[in-house]
Amino acid sequence: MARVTIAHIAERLGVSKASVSYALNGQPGVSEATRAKVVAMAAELGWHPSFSARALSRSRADAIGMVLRRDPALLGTEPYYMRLLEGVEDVLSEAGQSLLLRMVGTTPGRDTAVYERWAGEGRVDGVIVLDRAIDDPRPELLTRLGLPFVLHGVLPSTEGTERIEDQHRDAELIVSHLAELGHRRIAHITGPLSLAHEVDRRDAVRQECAVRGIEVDFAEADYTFDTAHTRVTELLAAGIRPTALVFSNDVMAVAGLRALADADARDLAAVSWDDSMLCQYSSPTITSLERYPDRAGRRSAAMLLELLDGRSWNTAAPSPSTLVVRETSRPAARP
Amino acid sequence: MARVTIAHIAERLGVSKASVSYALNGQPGVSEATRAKVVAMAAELGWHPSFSARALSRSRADAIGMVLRRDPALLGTEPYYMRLLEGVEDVLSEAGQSLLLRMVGTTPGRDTAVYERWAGEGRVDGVIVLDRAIDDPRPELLTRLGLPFVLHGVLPSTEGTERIEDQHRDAELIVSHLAELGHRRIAHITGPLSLAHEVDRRDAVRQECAVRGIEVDFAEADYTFDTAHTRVTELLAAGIRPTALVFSNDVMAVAGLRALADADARDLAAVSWDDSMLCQYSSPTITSLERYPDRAGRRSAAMLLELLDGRSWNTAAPSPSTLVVRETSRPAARP
DNA sequence: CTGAAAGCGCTTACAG
DNA sequence: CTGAAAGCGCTTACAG
Repeated sequence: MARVTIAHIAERLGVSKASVSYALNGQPGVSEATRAKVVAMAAELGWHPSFSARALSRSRADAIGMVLRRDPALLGTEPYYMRLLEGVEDVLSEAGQSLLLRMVGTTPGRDTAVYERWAGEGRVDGVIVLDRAIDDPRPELLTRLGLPFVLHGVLPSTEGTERIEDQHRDAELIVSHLAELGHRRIAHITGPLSLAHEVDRRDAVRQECAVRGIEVDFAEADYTFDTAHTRVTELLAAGIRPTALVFSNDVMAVAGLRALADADARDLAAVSWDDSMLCQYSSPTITSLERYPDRAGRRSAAMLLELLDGRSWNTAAPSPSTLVVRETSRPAARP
Repeated sequence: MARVTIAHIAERLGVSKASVSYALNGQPGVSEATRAKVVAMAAELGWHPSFSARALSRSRADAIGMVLRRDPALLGTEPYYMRLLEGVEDVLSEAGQSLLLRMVGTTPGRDTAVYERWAGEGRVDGVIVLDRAIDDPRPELLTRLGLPFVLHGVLPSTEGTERIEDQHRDAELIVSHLAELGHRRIAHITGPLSLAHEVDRRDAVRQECAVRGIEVDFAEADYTFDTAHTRVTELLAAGIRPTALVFSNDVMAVAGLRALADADARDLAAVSWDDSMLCQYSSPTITSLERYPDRAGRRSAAMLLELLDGRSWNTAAPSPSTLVVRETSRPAARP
């Protein structure tokens, strides 16, 4: 089956290719009669615009890229990413854009090479950057490459300073919940503090605790079961006795609860910053934050498309998270 | 930054664009001296081939597509897909190919539209088809569209008949394990029997049980917690008393165990056909099949690339699954 | 080995 | 409103 082109349509109709192009793209410059004939003929012949020809002549790939650079093994366990992709994809497909996905693992520099190549080849029109790090080199790199980008989870503020969204409101949800349960001393097992949002979470938790006169300790882990288990065990061994624990993801929450059980300290409360099946079906079930990653993905995709179209920011505010209260929402033990 | 093109390189070097093209593509037709100069200049100028120009002139998109059509909510909970994508992506990126991802949910026909568009626009060179259904219309559609494809998990046999891989070997792993534990009557909670691999699993389990004189019942669910819980509850209510249960995914295994606990029948054995964090961290921990979805993804991607290059099938046999024995590997209760 | 030229299938000023 | 033409940046026969 030879490809159907606008040349075929033009020939069959006895008009020029230009007219066909204008007609098919809804541009002015053709009579309505011609347009109708062209559209009908295109449908009849089953014409689709050649993606590469259009990309070449318009210098637009109609595709946006995402580079996931977490450990592949962890990616599979975090529903966050798949849900995020779902939201992104939803917006893109509605806009006729494609999603290019690359997974590069954690080796430093591999994502840089991908961006350079994408920019050089004109393969994508823009990218969504995930998991922003402290002193993240990517914004500068992408700016230098001339590749438009959106930092996922970062709300461009009117003052020109960036602000990670949500973390403060989320911290308030969690800390106030624990405060209501009577907790006066808590600990937060964070993810890697090289990630900007983990630093923001820690700072927000600290602030919310300060407001309420709650004591708080922090321990840094790396989202894996083992590190979280170790951190919690260390906390207890050091004689630090919080009555509630906050975990930056679900796997660490499960690990922490295991560590507590191992130390016969099952009466502590626990909250996970990420909701998942794990929180829902573990035993005990774990109170957690539903952050609606799909909506966040929709937002980032929409922001990027607006940026590419040169339109002004018109994106709705992020959806507030919801705290899903489960069995680990235990009251503070009376001393 | 204006794009660097082969025209620039040709001009700077005082050679023709053709020579530059040959040199850069490793084609014969240039002297080594010229080639070296061209390559050096390309590197100096930071040249990258324009993806769209190359695609247009070669009629190749250098991209392959995947349409995920499960329920988005379920996608997030099944690490299987992310791990699969990881394997696919790994092979593709090594071959300089891009991965286009679309998630269409379960609405019938939406995937068809995507394939038609991809084929019409020349956006992808081929696709990997997942979750093959009984009487799946996609192979015929893709053939009609002239879009090369690989059916994920299907091994093209030499006899020309397709054969879903693994299911038989996997069934044997599971059933023999249960037989060794002394089970003589089991039940298998399957996923939707509209999916080819679920039918294959059921048939394989039936056969393996027959060989060993084990009685087996089947109940169809849809991979969700609720249906699996209902099916198990119904089984028990009907007076059917297997001593071991097989579940076609991890969520259903968790649900089944819950149903057993609700009915005070905790002593049954259970095996999940999919491994995941859920099996690892639920209580009790669940014996499950590690199927190495990343390797399966690598295989499908490699097969598709071979198909696109017109090379012969050269793909290694699929990796055998491993049974991860955990707490639900209980012996049959003595009557 | 090298260069001039046509072609991939569109878009888009530019004249009529 | 319509048509002839150039251009996007490559690849690839085709002559020299």
